[in-house]
Amino acid sequence: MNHTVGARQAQKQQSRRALLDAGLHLLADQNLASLGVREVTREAGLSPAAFYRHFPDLAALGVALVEESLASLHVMIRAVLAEAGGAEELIDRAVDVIQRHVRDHQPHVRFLSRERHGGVRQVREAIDAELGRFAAEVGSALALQPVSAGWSEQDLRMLAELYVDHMVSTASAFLEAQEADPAREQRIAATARSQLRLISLGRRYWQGS
Amino acid sequence: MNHTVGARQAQKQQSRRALLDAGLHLLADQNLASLGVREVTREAGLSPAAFYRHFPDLAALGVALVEESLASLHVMIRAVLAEAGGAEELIDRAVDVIQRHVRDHQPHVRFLSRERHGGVRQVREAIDAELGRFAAEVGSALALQPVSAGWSEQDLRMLAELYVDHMVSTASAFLEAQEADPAREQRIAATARSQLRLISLGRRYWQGS
DNA sequence: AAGTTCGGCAAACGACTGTTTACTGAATGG
DNA sequence: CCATTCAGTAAACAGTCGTTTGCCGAACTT
Repeated sequence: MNHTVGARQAQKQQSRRALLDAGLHLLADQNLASLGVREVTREAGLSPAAFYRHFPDLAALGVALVEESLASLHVMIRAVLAEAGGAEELIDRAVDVIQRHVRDHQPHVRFLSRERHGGVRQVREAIDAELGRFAAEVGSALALQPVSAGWSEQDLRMLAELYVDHMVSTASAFLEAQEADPAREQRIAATARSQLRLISLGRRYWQGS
Repeated sequence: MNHTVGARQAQKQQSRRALLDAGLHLLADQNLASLGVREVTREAGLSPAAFYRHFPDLAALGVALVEESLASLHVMIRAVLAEAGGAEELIDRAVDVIQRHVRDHQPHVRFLSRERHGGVRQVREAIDAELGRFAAEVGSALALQPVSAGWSEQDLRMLAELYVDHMVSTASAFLEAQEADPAREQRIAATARSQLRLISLGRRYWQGS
């Protein structure tokens, strides 16, 4: 890591940030595949050619945004998993953290949600790989809980994927609710909590596959 | 409904079909938002101007594709819900139907998966509205099952949404597996079955929210 | 048989695209 | 203080784009 910043590097990174922010802002109602270099530089207040001082492609800018977005997501997940306590409190806390995360990082979350199945292979794969790592992390955390005594590796992975998929669905629902009707957020949160309770109920009586 | 077809209408609908097919084909590795009128007409073997005889927008073509895609999806869902029998057989049959549906309608499913959170509002809303209707339909079917005795309306809806979200996630997973590594399909199917079993276990012990 | 409808075409419009080029000028380092 | 580095610029390249226009000719109507 290079933390030494001359005024030189500082200004460059400022421009890079401007490009990322411009891209993120434009991707609010647009796909990465339909984004244009000129469009981004115009929004960032730079000349078109300046873009190529920072990224070779728009796909590269997309991958950079993925890394950024997933960094904060990772922090969020660890925050949930680090919590100890009964299943009920853990569920409440998890849904709460997701809701707040979507609120605080709306552009990043929307970007991830939109490009997860989007048209740019490189970005799609980066997102999926990282979600897979999340599932693995969740699986490890689940293994430590007393409820998981006697669970096979596969079953833990299966449950972890169910949780991650549910988290993704819930985050998307929060996103749409926030754009359309903010009052619906509470209904979504309540539904998500019930679904998690139902899952943890099934988990308690699970006998192995 | 107008079923009378002169040679006139027949040729027009043939061109319309060519446009839809061309669009669907191009959307295999591209977003609707990044699709072009000229691109579609070129692929369909028509002149650019011909497009406007059938659709005012590319968004309109997208909506038409949504309706088409969801028609077959609806058939699939009804097929699953119509099945009677124990929970185990129902689960096996459901996963099987999803897997076959993704195989047989790959372009449509990929289109839905890609545009569900895509950049074209009109299309996004059309998909979400229809998925909501699916959830309602699933909820009604669940209410008829003996296991759901004493369930509140909200809890049924909650469970129905969990099932629909799970179906969507599973379909997406099948899609990616098919494009990358066909052998992984069986692992996905096994995971989906386990997850559904876990859910129906939680369902059996549910006490209300 | 004559008249009308209308799906499809070629051509043209201006606007916008990605990318390369040669250049400028301030920060950098000896 | 002078040489070098290099982020950013303006201009030009050859395309592609969406959309409109006027027209053709085959299918309909009467």
